[in-house]
Amino acid sequence: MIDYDTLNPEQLKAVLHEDGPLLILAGAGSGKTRVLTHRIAHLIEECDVNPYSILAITFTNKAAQEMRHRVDRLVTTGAEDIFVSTFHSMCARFLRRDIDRLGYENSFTIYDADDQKALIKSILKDFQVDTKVFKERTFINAISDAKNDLITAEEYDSSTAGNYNLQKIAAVYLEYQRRLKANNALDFDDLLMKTVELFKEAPDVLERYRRRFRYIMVDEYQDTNHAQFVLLRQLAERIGDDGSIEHNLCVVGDDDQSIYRFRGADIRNILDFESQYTDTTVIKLEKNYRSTQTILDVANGVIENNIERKAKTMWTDNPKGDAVKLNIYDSDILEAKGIADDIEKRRSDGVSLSDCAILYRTNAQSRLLEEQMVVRGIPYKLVGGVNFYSRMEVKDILSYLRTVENGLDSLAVTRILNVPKRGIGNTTVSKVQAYADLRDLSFFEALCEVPYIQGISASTKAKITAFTELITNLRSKAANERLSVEEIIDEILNETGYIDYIDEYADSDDEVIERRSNIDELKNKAAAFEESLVLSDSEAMPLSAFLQEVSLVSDIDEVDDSVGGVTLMTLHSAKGLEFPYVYICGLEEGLFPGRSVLMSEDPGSEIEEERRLFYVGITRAMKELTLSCAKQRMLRGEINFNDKSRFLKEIPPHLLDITSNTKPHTYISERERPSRRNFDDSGFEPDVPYRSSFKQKQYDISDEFIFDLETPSSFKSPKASSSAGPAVARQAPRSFGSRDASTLGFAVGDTVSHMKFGEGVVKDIVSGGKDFEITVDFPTVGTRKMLASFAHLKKV
DNA sequence: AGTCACGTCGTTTTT
DNA sequence: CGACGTGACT
Repeated sequence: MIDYDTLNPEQLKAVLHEDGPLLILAGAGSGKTRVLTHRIAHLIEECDVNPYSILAITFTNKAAQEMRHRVDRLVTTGAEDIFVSTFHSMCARFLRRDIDRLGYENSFTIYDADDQKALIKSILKDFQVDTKVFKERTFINAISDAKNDLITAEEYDSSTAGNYNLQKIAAVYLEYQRRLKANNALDFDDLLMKTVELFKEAPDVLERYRRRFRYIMVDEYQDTNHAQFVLLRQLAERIGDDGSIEHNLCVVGDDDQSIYRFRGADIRNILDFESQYTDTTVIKLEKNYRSTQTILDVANGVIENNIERKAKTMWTDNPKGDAVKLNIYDSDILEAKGIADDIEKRRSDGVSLSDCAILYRTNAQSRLLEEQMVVRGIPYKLVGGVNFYSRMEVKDILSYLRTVENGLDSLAVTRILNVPKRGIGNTTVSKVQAYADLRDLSFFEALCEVPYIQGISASTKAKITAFTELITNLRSKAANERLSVEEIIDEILNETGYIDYIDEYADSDDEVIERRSNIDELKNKAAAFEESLVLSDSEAMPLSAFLQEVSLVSDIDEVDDSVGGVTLMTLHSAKGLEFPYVYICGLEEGLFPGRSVLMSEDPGSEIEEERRLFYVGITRAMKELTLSCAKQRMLRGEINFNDKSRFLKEIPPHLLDITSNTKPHTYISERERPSRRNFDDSGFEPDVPYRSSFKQKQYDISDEFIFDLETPSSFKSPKASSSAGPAVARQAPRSFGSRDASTLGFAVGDTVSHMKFGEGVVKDIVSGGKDFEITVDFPTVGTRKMLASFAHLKKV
């Protein structure tokens, strides 16, 4: 039953919108999921729209499930027919059906990050690239970036002609694609890119989906990349019988919550939506239903410091609530203990543990927190870290399944060829590989021809033949006896003696138990999955569908809401969630914002992304928010002494309740302090000019600190370490602070040029202490505010 | 072929 | 600190 009365006017307007492009700018906690579900329900119930023709794209599989659930509660029937999915799952389904049109086999494998890395590694080895000089990460990132921008290997190659380094990347990219195809595999980025390609190459396929999906809705639109943008454009264009063009595309997003630029998300997708789709209806949802007034004020105070954003202010009717707490600890360990203490206190006050979440910037921070939870017997749920499906034993079994399913997947075959140990070593593998390369065979095919390969001993040949027979037997047995995935796994375990292998190689009894239970868990998941397949009478092959499912689940999808416990996760994973009690820890310079951000060439925009991440974290909290930082932290085996995060200074002080849990003079023992390490390692290179973002508001709470964090450049002096006793606030030098506006080289009224936006007229110059905020009117993009130090404006 | 000991290097964040 | 690769030895 749809209850329109509970919606506010803007929400209602969005829900009732039927045809034409719709952009919903939905701030944190503004009830956007409610709007989306109600809109879908409205279309079905009131507008006679067939649920089958509705496509809803969410950020995670879990969000997809939940959306379907919530629609189901609103409509009488049909919620199960809505296509709700993530971009990646959707593409995988499309490709599974039609990728043969692009010359792949429909039984393709999806490579995860590990597979991708292994493949790149083998290419670099064959190309004799020195990975000390050219890091494999560089190649992976460059290829991924290219794919997200829909640049093929061939295009990359021709567009980089003349650039030695980029040509090297191009060569690897070309080979990478060649091998992916030879293995009949796609990586994550390919899922998007190949779908776009499929739609271009096979217009009839595109037409089928265009006809089907009359209404498309996309959540978290601010985090879409170029490939996703193009994909949506392809799908959303529907040519009516009368030749009219419809774009029934509804996107929901919040530019302040864009936190995935590092993986290609293009914030312009949301900022330019109106200009991309003519006649767009724009609706802003600025009323927050989630958080207290105070939490919201803190969030607003922080995000206001970003320049690159659409102006908006969230407001709420909710009560004021408690002040946001900031706890300052001497060390990371004490921080973890402090948080655990606090949660225990809440627990004894009757707060449910599942109402509490601890958020942090990096996964590595979870360890200390976990330890404290274990020590105190506080149940907790850890999101992320080592993915279940990347555990060694799980990957081994999956590789067997992949080999059974897709014999071309050489990566999977090489992984299991000698697992459990069969006495087939690297030299043999190389010989087989050489034979395969020579005859243009897949690795497995070459293995099958091992009797004809020169230079391999008879005993080794026998071992290989035993392996290929094992696989072919599994294959035919699975097919002939129509084995379930679970039964195939059992078959694998029996035939290979994998369980004995675990017993033999595990270091401890605990490890044996752990690994065995992981395999049981995998079997359970397989069984549960097949059951769901039967229910949804899908025609998909169970094994192939299972493998696909498994490669696309995210960590957050794995969280079980039905079990209690404190949730521990990264700020990124927390996107879209809410908790009554939220802890954000590790608020230190060098950690949050991260070290690499501070050192990057363009810290300005990267710090803005970090700030958005903080904003996302703050706005997860409903009732109470507790922030914390530590003066001393173990990072990569070294003790670091970092300043409190700059973001803390952006919080209006009257909203902040600061507690300093520090014991001056005792927190760093001389023994603990490594002599070779001193304070100029606080995350700042002496010669890298550091610039903070322009601060509209910044509050001085530096007396809570050992150092003043205003000027990291002051840590240059080695003397800082020797005299850095407790509570010595350092005076901030003004060395590259207040410049005169005349040094800019332009004034109000001048025409200047900008790299991206072209020429524009300077409207205003405001001094921000260290930098200048320049307002420029561009004919192309309108009025923009930017920082002089990042914008590189030149007078024309 | 397999194992062990030592050196290097690095972290954001994830579908 | 810990994962991972290299190289020498059994």
